[in-house]
Amino acid sequence: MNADASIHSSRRFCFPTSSNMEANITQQAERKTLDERNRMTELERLRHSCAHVMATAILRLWPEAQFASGPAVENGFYYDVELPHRITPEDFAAIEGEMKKEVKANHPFEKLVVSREQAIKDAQSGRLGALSERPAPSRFKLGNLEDIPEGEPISYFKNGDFIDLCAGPHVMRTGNIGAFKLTSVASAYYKGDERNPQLQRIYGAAFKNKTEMEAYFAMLEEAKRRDHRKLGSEMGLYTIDTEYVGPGLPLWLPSGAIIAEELEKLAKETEFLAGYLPVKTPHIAKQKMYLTSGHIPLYLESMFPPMELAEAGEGERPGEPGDASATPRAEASTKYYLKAMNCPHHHRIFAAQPRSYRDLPLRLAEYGTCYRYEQSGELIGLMRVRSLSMNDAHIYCTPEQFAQEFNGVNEMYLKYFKIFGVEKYVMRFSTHDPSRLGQKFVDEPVLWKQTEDMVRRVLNESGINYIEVPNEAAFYGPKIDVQVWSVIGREFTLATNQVDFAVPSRFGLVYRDRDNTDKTPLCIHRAPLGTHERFIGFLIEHYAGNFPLWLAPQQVRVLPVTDEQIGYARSIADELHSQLVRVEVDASGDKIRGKIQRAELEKVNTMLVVGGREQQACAVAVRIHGKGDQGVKPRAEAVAGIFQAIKERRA
RNA sequence: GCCAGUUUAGCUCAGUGGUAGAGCAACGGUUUUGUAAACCGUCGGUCCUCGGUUCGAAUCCGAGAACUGGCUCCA
Repeated sequence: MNADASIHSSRRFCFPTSSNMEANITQQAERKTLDERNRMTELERLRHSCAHVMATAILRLWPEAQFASGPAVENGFYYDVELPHRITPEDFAAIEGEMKKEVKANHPFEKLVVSREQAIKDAQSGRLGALSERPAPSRFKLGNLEDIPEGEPISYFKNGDFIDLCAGPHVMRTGNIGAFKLTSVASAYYKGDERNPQLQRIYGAAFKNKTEMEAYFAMLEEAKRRDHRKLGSEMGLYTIDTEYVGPGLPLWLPSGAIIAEELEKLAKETEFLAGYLPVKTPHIAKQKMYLTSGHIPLYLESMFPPMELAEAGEGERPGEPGDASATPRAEASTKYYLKAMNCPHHHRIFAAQPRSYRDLPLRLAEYGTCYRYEQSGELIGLMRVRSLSMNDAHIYCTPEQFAQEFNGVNEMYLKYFKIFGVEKYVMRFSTHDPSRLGQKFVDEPVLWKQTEDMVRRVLNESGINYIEVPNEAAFYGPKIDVQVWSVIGREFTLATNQVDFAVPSRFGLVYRDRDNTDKTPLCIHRAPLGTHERFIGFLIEHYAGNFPLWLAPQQVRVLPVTDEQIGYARSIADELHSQLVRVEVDASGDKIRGKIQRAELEKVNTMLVVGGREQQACAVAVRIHGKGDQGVKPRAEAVAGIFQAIKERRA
């Protein structure tokens, strides 16, 4: 406490309590409200406090560090820092060493409320996010100050020499931080805007005590073990051939294709029962399609560049209806685009015949492959790819039918979740941002409001648990994404249910209503199983590769104890195979223990061990993957049980 | 696309300037076996790619690619 003594002298410090959390200072692009800050749990306070301690430590090592924001996040915290030195994991030990000193010093977190003028003055003297005054101003803190509305209190928090612009809340003392560990360094844009400078984001884990932290790291290890990229390769489900096919373009190997086909069977049965009509469409379409739909320009950056065909008389004519951005073209040529979505093709199917109100709702379903040019850094195994096999459908309906259709889709989600044992999920209702109309969202402010109100009403009336997230809608309308968690707590956005009030009218789609006038249908885009790629990626991690019988690439393997039983084993396998069961016989020279070991490692769902005793008794010894020996059963009973479990898609 | 890190046999990984290694897998043989690995042998590498430094590069330097963790974006 030297250079900052002047700051202390004129103001009052106090300890934060839940009742005096009046300040509301953001350190993030998304400002926490006062209410949200008050609701911060003890653990979140601890994590946020740990971010301050890390900043303190980094400043001891590099006093010129400029800090931006350092919130609590799931499992820990981060702090964004600008520093000429590139922090690497090799620096973590040194930083953690300084952090330990600060924790051991057990400094109180003292709160100080200041005037805006004082805060600006301190930021300009480099004192904020610092141990002392510095030659360079605390530039990011100055930026953060600008985000604090007039009239809101401005406060500092101080631990030891470290003073930070911060609304808190914090734990009482640095010594209250139980256990922490720095985990990774990444980059992030200041305030999340890619036009702003890139900062180094140092992540750490923080917990009440060492036991909880160790449990967290054990969970991470488990997550690593279940990683779909690891299991997908070990189990031969898919491969990504970046050299000949391309990044983000997975090849389904036979075992993975089996899972995809089983999912398709499930979807097609479900959709048949729900009154959907399957359709099939090509993977490409002319530029006119996407000018009309609005994909050009609103979605252009996510599309693969076009193929251009020199074809006399086939040129696009700019200035046609719905043409927002076509550039004049002198030569006659046609551009074709790979489809990023199926909806335009389905709209053309709707347009292919005159439609009556009696035809509605019309539900067109397709397992169509779409192609999206995701940026290279965004690709992740099967979770984020450039070729997407979508469980897609478009429901054309009247506004009166909307609520029922929308609920029907939601119920379909729940049916699937039950089959897959998904217990934790949340519906994210994504709305538009009025300031980005015409850029990210179609410029139809009235229709946005109407459809968003409609969806909100349906959600409220159906009593579904949902959260509302602004600025994440599709370009053509509000949407609901279903977010699920795998058993290890990893989060996935799988299914989607979107309202489209814009594109049908751009295509001039109409139905003839009762009153003999033409009306534009509403369109619901829905994909309850999302894409094969992401859904199977999720299932791999959800089941840790231990698929239920109906999904398992290798359902049954018959293991003869000696070569004497190979004939008997084959007869069982033949019986199962004739009933479409995926079965094989292990006729290798291994001992039975070896055959079992291999079958277990390969995650074969059901093993039928047959030795002399079983053959004599016309029986089989059943063993289930991961569950061990289930005992001897008569052959007919075991076979019937397998058929039944597959038919019921038993978990 | 941006920031950082990584890339050695099919897989997991050793190898810090001097002849490229291990285990598992694969293949061949022997073994005829009772609920998570019998034994012996063989094969297998453009050390990601291209360029540079050096008498000599998996190793040092530069560029590129792919992947990983984040950011932005998204099913």
